[in-house]
Amino acid sequence: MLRLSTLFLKTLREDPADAEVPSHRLLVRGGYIRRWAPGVYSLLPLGQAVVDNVSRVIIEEMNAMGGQQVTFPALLPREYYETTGRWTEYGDTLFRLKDRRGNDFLLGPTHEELFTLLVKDLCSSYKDLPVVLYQIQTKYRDEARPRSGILRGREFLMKDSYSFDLNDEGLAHNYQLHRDAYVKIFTRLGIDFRIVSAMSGAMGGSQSEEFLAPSPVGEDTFVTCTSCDYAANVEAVQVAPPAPSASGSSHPDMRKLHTPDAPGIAALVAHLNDAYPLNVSAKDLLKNIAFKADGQPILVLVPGDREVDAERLAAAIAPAKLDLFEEEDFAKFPALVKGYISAIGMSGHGIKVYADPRIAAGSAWATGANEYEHHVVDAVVGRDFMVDEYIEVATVAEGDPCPRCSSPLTLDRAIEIGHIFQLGRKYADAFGLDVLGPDGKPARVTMGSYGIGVTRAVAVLAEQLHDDLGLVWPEEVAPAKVHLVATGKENQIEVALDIARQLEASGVSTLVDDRPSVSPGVKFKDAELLGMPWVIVVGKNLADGVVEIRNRRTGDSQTIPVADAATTLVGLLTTRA
RNA sequence: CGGGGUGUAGCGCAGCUUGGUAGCGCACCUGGUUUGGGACCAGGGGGUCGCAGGUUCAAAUCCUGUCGCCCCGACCA
Repeated sequence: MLRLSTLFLKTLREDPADAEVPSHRLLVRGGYIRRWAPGVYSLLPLGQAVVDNVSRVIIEEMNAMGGQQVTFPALLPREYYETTGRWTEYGDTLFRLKDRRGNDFLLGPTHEELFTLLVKDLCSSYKDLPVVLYQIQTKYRDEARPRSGILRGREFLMKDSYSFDLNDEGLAHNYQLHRDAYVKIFTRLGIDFRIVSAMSGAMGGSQSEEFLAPSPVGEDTFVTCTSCDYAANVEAVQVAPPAPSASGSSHPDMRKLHTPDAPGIAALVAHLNDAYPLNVSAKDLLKNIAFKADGQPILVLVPGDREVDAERLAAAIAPAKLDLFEEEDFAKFPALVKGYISAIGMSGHGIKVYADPRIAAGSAWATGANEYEHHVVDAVVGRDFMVDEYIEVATVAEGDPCPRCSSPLTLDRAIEIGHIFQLGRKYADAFGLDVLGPDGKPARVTMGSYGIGVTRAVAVLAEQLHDDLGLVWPEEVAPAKVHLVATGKENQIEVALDIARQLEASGVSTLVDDRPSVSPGVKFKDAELLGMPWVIVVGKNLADGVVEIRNRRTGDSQTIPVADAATTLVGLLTTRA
């Protein structure tokens, strides 16, 4: 039983000035969290209770699928992260520190290395596998821009698990077990979520899916098909390449046109339509973007109505460093004329040409002429210019065809709350993780890694479940299932405490507002702000021997005899403690 | 890292243009009244005005520098 008269809690009447998104605002106002530095928060008693409840659900489901809980340190020596190259790969995102002897340490952003090494230490036989280990532990990432309260923190709680198997079938099995467990976890937590295909290229894994919670404040964008069940993060959308045209011969010869003052797609479309008898739109033009990948110039071609998604480009070609061309770069490579770039003649001359699959062999395009104020039309892929490699780099747009069934796709924003990943042997290879097989020969272990953002899930719940008045927790995660408001001058507080005792005896967690000399309005407002799923008001009508039971989410209320309050409430609960 | 904003009491803010005893609301303390929708009256405590220089008889206010924080973008399992 929590009692507001003594609970370490201060609610704020006004929104904190630095909070923009609803979850951040309400969690601070409701006294759940308190900020110390960007992306660094304390959990106050109610916030801790929610986190504990979320963790409990995760632990129950992870244990049920065969996982075994462990806890690793957050403070880690550099050497293990050197082996996998992540000491440098992680860059500025890694929190680094030195001990008194000057040795390098880091605060763990994720724990693949250590789990791999632990299994290498302890498991030497195929009989030791498969094994699934998990922890709920604090992670550290020095994000460029933490934001939105505990939605993106630099210190945050994460459930991470790792599976170790002898073969791909075992890995696929553990992957599926995690997927099923995650569905149960997020369903129990009351989170609205989608499972979408995620990027698998960068880490070399074969399959990866994300659990996304749709939300307008989300930082991820995902597509869903309007007719089939295809869903994917925009980063992972694969365009079905159009069938190549039979040949370029059906196209007229390439022509060069004078196009003064027409750099850029929009100006060029206008100019071609005005000055020449052409009827073109942006999608008929090639957008040629020059980048420096590790200092080497490259060209990226997308249809003119698309942007190059730098994130997808980086994932596709995985350079250490990727930058847009700048003035000085154009000066260094006079073959590329800013505003009039063309891929013509580039392939095979030191500038690699990447293209979106829509730039199919045999298709004709209007594009730059690599000559100031000139463009060409009817430039045919494979005849007039070459593409070295097709990659997925174009931004995805609302209404694009589904790669599976060609129906239009819709775009939505979401928050990533879980990610499951078939890692394969990347880490096992790095550390030489083998076990002896039945044949007495060493066999390389294959791994999966699976994460759930615990504190982020709390933020997502606050984000998805709130109204103008405050938070609305689902029963499974609420700090207490019932909030008893005692208001009045008689023995309301005693009666409320008595009902709370009965509820606790039935295993129902309670929060009692037993503050003396606090006006009813304040107590009602606090009950709404704090967001327990059920509210029992013990007040004025106690004189008639009744109390009021309210549902925080629906606003429904009913009047019940005092003696029946506890049993009635227990009957209303959809979950048991 | 680029753009915009901001820093005055625990929280939310005014004061700065035009330099002259640091203010308001909420919260907090004392006493009294009040008790079904963020009560009222009276009294009270709490601030090196982010920091450092400078100008001035005098700086929250003007000048220079610097640091922090927030938002947008870049970046980011």
